[in-house]
Amino acid sequence: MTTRDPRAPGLAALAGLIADGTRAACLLALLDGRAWTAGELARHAGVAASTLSEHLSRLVAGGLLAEERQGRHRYVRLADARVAQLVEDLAAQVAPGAAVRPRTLRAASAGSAMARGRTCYDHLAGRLGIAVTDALTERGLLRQDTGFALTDAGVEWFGRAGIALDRTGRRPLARGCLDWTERRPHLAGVAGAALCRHVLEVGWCVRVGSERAVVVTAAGERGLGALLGLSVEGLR
Amino acid sequence: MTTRDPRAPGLAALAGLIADGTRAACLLALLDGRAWTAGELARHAGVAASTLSEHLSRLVAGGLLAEERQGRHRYVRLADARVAQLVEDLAAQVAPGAAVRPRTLRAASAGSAMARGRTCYDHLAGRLGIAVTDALTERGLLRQDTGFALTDAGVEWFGRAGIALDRTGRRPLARGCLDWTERRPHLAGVAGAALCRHVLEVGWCVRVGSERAVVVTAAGERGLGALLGLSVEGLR
DNA sequence: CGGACACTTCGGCGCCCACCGAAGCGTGCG
DNA sequence: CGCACGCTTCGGTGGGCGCCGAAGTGTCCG
Repeated sequence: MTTRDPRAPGLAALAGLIADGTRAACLLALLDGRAWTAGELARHAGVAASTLSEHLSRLVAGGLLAEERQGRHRYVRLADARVAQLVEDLAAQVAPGAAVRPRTLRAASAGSAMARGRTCYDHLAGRLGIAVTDALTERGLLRQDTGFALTDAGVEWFGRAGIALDRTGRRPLARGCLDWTERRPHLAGVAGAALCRHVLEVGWCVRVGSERAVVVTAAGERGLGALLGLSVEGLR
Repeated sequence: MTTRDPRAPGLAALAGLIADGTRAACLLALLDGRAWTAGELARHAGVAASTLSEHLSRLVAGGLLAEERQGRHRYVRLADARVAQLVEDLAAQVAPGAAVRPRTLRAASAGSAMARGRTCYDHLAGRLGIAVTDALTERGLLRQDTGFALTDAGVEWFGRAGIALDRTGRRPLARGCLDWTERRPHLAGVAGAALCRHVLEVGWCVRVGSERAVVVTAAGERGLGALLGLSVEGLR
């Protein structure tokens, strides 16, 4: 032990939190941005409640999860957008072509709903997310060719659309998040989150089922068409 | 085990590769972008050669490292820029204020040389990296306020400076890399790598010692001043 | 107040893995 | 050719950790 980087133990500890199949499954599930109860996660992961309880304690202690106790329930969610980004990045690195074929009709239909549109932590992903990102790019509101940033016209566009962009925090206004099914970047960051929140608030998209799939409504088809010239062909 | 995400095992396996103090120390050391021999890394990490040999084999098998055998030496380096970015992101997440005070004068002087200027995988970091990034931003060549991307003027500037930007690959042209000592983003991606290679090639910067510290030369002071209006006050 | 329920704590089991030293290659040098 | 050197393979050891079920704590509801 001579000149070892002092960050090594911390780095190993952080990776160690993710380096377990059960904890990894929890983190991936929590990528939907919502809060889950300990029991839900235990059933999802297929382990005893006691086992999962210990996993959650470690993840919370490590700063990856935030918890909120309500009565006899323990709700957990990802601590913040940085953690979500980290898990997403790691997941994108692994298995660039991890196409897993669904076995049942129900799974196939849920899978295609997920492929059409879903949320990724707090922004839109799937074909819907790509379509929105592409539309923004084509209209000169977002540029991806020299990095990933909104243009001045893009910032204006958010203002005109009545979507507030909080520029006080440290989170970047725009960043690309690599899509799992489409393998192309879609809009994340403050702008991605604000856009996703907006379309859900005004009813242009609604969540379906208990999964993180979302679908475009009739109002959304009109609204997105008018705002972005977006055609939702193949998205409904 | 019911609806567990199929990516969970892969994610856990990837994190598991990093979730060991010795392997983490190797990855951090390799962030300098150069190839190390197995023996160098063993001494650096303070473990037996046999132990390190097994670690290297796992990291290579996991795709994090690339190896090259030369005679009786085994050289390893980070597999590509994506891996470097991943390790850097993880290290940035851990201990946002991991200020470790150097104990010896030699370490203090080496530390301050590192803080002045160093390479981070294949681009410039430290105060030098920040200064260059800031200069690019002030001159309207790079914008960080709405994301992180070169402007059209920025792309032109690289062309005029005779620094070729390879836009064929998948690597983004520009991206921000959070600096360890400065805690601010500096230019990474294709443009960051090209710029770093250029300043080393034309002798505007030189590496000092066997570490990854770099210093600006007299020619570099003139060149960077002319090209970016950069004053190297406090960088030499 | 008592029972159902969600979660936690505890003891115990078994596996995995980081580590070492010794022995075994293969390369390069004198 | 023989020795030095860098790396690898192999057996063995110890510690850490994921898992479970049983028992315990706290909450909600009738």
